[in-house]
Amino acid sequence: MLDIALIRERPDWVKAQLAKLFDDETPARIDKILELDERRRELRTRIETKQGARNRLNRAMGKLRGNRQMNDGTKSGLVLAATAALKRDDTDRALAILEGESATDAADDDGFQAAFDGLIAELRAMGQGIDDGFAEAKTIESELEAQMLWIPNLPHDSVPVFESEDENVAGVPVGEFREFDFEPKPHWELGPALGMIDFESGVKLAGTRAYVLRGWGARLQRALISFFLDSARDNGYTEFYPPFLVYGEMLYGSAQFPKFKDTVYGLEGEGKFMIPTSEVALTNLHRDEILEEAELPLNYVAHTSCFRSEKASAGRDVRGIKRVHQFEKVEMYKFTTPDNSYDELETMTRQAEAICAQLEIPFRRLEIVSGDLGFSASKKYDIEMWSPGCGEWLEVSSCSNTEAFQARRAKIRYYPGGTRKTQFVHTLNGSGLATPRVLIAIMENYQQADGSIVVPEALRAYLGGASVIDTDQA
RNA sequence: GGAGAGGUGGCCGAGUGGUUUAAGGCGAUGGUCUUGAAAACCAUUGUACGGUCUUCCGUACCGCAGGUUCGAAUCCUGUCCUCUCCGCCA
Repeated sequence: MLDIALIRERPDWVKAQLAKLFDDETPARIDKILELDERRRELRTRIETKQGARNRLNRAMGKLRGNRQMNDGTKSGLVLAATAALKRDDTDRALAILEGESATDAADDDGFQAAFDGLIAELRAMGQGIDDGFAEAKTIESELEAQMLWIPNLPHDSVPVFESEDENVAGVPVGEFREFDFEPKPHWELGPALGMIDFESGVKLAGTRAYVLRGWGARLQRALISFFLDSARDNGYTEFYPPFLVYGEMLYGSAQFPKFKDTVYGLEGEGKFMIPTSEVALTNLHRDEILEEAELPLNYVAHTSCFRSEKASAGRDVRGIKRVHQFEKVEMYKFTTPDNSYDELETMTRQAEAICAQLEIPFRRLEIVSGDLGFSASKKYDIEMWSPGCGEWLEVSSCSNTEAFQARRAKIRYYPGGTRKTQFVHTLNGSGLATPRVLIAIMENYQQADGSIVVPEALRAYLGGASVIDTDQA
């Protein structure tokens, strides 16, 4: 979520930033937000003043009623005078009387209860407009909130401004492209031949985009997950195992909701949803908390399954295991101070690249252009591995700095420099890495003419020392 | 699934309709003392929103949402969550 104050104070600048996203829906929302914000503030100022007066009057009346030093007659006199003042709409005078600045004529004791009843009637009348005002304010505020939740994050100045993902700036590929003396096969041929991937069973159990890993396939994936987690731990990340099924609020916190609600699986009745990425769980670990500055940055890592309906990409990448409903991902996550977040983004991206390098698979970094940033990132790098079988670059990691966008939604703050004023932290997320795709890259890069697959050095320790995957028993 | 208990500031915890404008403690911060530290003592110390954006004022917030009342942390209703015991199951 953006800072409402920023929108209020620099609406044209915000619109210019949003224009870089080539999203023609948001400018109208900004205008709507400005209007709602204006109405909200005008209304609140008005009713809060009135409410303040009512609160003071009520308090003063309560105090007066319980006053043991004063006799009933004197009290009645004050109350009658205050009531008269209120009838003339002279709130200040009524307050002055009740709060003891001036006494008036004593009435007789018999009038005590009647005097208070008269005042209460005045106060009741005074409350009429106030309740309606608060109700209206609440309506406006929830409308405002709903609009705010649809505004995407603003791009960082360093992000290249282009509309299409085709313009993403590709870095120089790292690693050696292997020379094949045979035609490299795609994983959807290699997998079934080696008994590693069973597409038929996947479809039988769960339909399109479902798959079963078998034998070496399942073991290789497990090895990769362990390898990824260990790498992250070596880099100082603390490992977590979070729930995969979380409350809907968490998805608002990490900004999948409301925009991408129809791409997430869940139990609407229970208000719980399957996470599309561990980022959802990790972000919300510190929801509603004020963190200690000294403990920042927090570096977390988690392996979870991820669930995505892929509604937006229906019909695309239906072959193989590149785009599936359920996959495994190891996610790095950082909570940082605003000052350090961009340095941390570089660090995190390099860490993801280092994993690719250790697997000895050619990879490249893409600097994502403004039009392809997605909803919550201010800046994003993708890392792609080369897949000689299907002949394409596969996105295996995506590293983003969301700045305060998620932190503001999830209310994750800290006190900067010992001050008393809270500030939102910055949050970063980056895959390190995602398995079905790395599995593809390994199979296709390490395949041999006879259809067997060489195990990358870095993974052998996780597979009992095995160096080759073939049709032998896994 | 059944029965019960409970949700109050960073933490613990008091508070059964108006002198509560959330006591007290812990922690934290500043100060006094000290060669330094500890201890002791003194002071300060919630969040959000708004206001001529000021260490000034106002409003809201005691799980959440409604309701009663002139006035609700306190009473009523609903709801969510946590804990304990029992039952069932891996």
